[in-house]
Amino acid sequence: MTLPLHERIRSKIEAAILSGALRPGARLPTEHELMREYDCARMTVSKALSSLAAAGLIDRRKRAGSFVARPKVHSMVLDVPDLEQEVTQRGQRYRFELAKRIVKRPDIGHDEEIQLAGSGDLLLIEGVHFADDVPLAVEARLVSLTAVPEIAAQAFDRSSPGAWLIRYVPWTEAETRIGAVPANREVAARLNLPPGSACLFIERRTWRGDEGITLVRQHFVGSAYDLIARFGSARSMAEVKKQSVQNGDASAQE
Amino acid sequence: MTLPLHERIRSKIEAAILSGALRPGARLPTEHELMREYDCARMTVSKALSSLAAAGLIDRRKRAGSFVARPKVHSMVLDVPDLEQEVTQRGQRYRFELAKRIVKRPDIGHDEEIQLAGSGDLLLIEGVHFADDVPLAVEARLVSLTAVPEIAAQAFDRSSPGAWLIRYVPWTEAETRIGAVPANREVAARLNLPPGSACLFIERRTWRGDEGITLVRQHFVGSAYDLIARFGSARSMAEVKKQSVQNGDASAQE
DNA sequence: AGACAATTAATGTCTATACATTAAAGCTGA
DNA sequence: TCAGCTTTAATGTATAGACATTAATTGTCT
Repeated sequence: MTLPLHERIRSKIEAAILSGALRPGARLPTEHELMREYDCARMTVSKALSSLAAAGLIDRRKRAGSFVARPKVHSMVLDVPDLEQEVTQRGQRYRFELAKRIVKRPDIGHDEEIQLAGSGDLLLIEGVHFADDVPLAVEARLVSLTAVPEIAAQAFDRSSPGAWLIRYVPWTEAETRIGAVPANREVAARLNLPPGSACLFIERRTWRGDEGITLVRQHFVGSAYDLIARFGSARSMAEVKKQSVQNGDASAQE
Repeated sequence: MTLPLHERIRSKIEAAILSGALRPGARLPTEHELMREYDCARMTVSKALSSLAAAGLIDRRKRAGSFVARPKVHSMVLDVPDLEQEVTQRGQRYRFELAKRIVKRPDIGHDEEIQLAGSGDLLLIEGVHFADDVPLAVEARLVSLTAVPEIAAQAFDRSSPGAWLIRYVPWTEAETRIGAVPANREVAARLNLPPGSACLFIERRTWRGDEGITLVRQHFVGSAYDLIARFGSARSMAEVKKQSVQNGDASAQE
């Protein structure tokens, strides 16, 4: 490659972080060590580190050094990160009720499953999120056991797989699809709604590099959940401040 | 302020861009001119400009200079920027049908209108977006005439106010609320749907600095519209690639 | 006039150095 | 012991200069 040196340094460290070789919280070499490693001036490594810090991948502390940042919920502009946290933060009691949890091979004919699984197996997790014992959303999730073998040891009989994944598996790409759909019989039954009720539907796939991690489909009770995102355009794009549960009379058109 | 010099330079230029004093396409001073203006070294102004470039606010071209970037749709992670463009891009014919267009004072009791209008008036625009003559969404929009007096001259009898605003009025903050609601009688009638059908509801407010620009509420036909956002976490957050019209059988839970 | 080459004005990268700032770590004394 | 001071190792900011790279401009030759 003929990339500028500071870019090469940056992407080497970035790769180490994203691959998991450098785990969240780990300390990375000091600028002086990096100068020696790459035989360059301090400004050059500083530029690389500044860029990583600006992207939120690392935290830098004077006298202490630079550390791999723990993945911050707020950096994910459209993720619906941690229902558990959102619900408890509002003073409600959160519960995840596991309905199904099986290891399966990807279905032939379901391209997205095959693409996600690669040559390995999938963990299928289905369940319902409750706030104060009122159902808030149903979730059906597939996790690649190739990408995340550790998840096999997790029970998820009370906490949700989403929260666990967010904490332990960094992703590099995500695609989110948002729509409004009527509740079918199964969803309606699980959410305790009349069939046909409007539900917010969210489907999200995440990858780490080329490797698929998870595919999740969630149906939220339309009258109880809004997704809210705030952001500033110019300053750091990562300023989403809130994603909140419960809407009021949002449907009123004026 | 005791901000570092490169930050002060950055924010001064940024303010000039966001306020409209420096318009898109305008050329800004060369690094040498800025060195003289701020009596500092070239690396310092370079740092400021690099930061602006990284944020997508300016484009830099060797030999030519640095220019204010034209606002890019893609840098807005959750904006639903230009329905017109999305529809035509899919090979369909787009039409905006204006239903109402009045100047009004903010209603007492509607806090959001008062907050938006400040001491001035509001332009209320209501209409329907069509793709190939099939209604896709209804929209009710308020625009602050204080912030955007130029909009009074626009007709919007065929093109939508959203497209116009995106092009001519840069914003600094946005808040988007997304939900799923049943169509009420009025919405159902305008969208040619049975009442109660699931609709994707989007409400967005945007500001430039402290000044409110617009508040828009849109109801999309649930069975015809999905919002899709892709992004990478680490690399530039601004990599949303698509927001697409039309869903298929997304409601199937597996 | 038009193709091509040379000039040059801008940004891009990098070095080497200096001093400022912060906070961890160690030290000292009541 | 522990509060408070001092040291010090790290990042943060800035300077001044060198050379590289790119592409707009200008000049030259046909």
